[in-house]
Amino acid sequence: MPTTTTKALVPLPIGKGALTRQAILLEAMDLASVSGLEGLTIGSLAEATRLSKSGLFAHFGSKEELQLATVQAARTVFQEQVFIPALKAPRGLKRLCAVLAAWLDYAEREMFRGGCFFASVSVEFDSRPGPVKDLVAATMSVWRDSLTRLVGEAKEAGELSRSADPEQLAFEFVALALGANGAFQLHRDHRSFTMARRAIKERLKVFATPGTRFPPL
Amino acid sequence: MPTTTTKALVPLPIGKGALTRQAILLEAMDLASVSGLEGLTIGSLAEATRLSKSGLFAHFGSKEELQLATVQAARTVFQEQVFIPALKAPRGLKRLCAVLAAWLDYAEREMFRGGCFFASVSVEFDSRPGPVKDLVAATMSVWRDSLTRLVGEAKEAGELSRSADPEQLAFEFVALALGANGAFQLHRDHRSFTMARRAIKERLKVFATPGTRFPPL
DNA sequence: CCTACCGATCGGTAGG
DNA sequence: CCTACCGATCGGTAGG
Repeated sequence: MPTTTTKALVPLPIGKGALTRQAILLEAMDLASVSGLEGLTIGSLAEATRLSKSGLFAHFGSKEELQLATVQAARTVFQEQVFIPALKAPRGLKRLCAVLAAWLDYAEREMFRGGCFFASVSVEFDSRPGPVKDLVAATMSVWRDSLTRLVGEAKEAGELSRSADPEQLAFEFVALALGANGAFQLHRDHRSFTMARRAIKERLKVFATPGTRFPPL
Repeated sequence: MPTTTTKALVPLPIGKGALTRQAILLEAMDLASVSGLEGLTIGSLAEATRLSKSGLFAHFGSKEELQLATVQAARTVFQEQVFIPALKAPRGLKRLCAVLAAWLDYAEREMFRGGCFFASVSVEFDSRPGPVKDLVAATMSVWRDSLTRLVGEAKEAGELSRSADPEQLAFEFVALALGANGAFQLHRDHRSFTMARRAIKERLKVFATPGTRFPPL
């Protein structure tokens, strides 16, 4: 179960037609999480925001620019909801677990109607070369590298054994988080998240040094 | 690295315009693995098979029927390439590992241009209710249930400890296989598969009973 | 930010 | 399996 229930991170100042770019992008992220960034058409987004097609279009200039702006916006949302809050936890295993817990909560909370934005979009664009794929791939790399670094810091703190491989564990944690999100979206079974949490916990326990206390997940 | 390199499972009898339904579906699976089942348009498939749009259309009757037929065809391909060959291995841990190895090899071999068909399509349709999603979800369930059963058989054979949870491990293995496929498609880094194999091995070793010999992965 | 419009392509049909 | 066609929607533009 999610430990937080925050949903609106933007106050949504919809002043009768005077839509801010942020509000448009919030709608764009929601639509794209369901229909993908290709299925996110100018027409559907215009209808959802109650702008004219060309009025909406003028904000971005091309569909690709709209896609890039949407990915950037989703990147900011994820960063704010998952990484920033977890940085309050002290460096080491506690911070690593805080990020992993926030990640799983974020996915389970269904910030967007189609679940995790990047789970959908990274698969949609993995075979479509271009600027959008490049931005998505770079974003996924940044997050995996962050996890790698957090595992390394838990090693430096002496909480994880020197035999723990940060890259290996980061790969596994990303796979488990995405796997939980995917299975949940497909089957609507919350046990997916329970199983991902358990897998991560058991995996970390293999490398935990004697006497290390375990933060909740 | 893949242990097999079989690619053509159908002899492709393209007799100048006299395309068989199988050859059409092979092309459909390939296109869908790249552009998704929505991006698989009647026009693009007609062009790829060098049929007229309406000639192609007549084979299926509607786009949804084309999508369903394509999913069914991909299901058969996966079953033939992953599960059937692995059934030659003796029941127990050997058979479980044979299936997992075949699964990862299948993804790494890139049977279709966009990689694993179901990795793409299961994410594409997880938020689109309807017959196509239902078929995709049922297919993924069947395979996960098969893995669950194979873990159970390895327990019955005394090769895995009674503390091993078949559902839990099946969830993890599916997540790792899909995660490896996704990371490979996004970054074209074969180490994704190395890491998935290592994760599965280490996870199985936790539950292996003393004296159990490990099949290669 | 709007109305009005463009050529191309979408899924699908008529008729053979 | 084809040609010829349908209304709807696509991304995008002109002009204001």
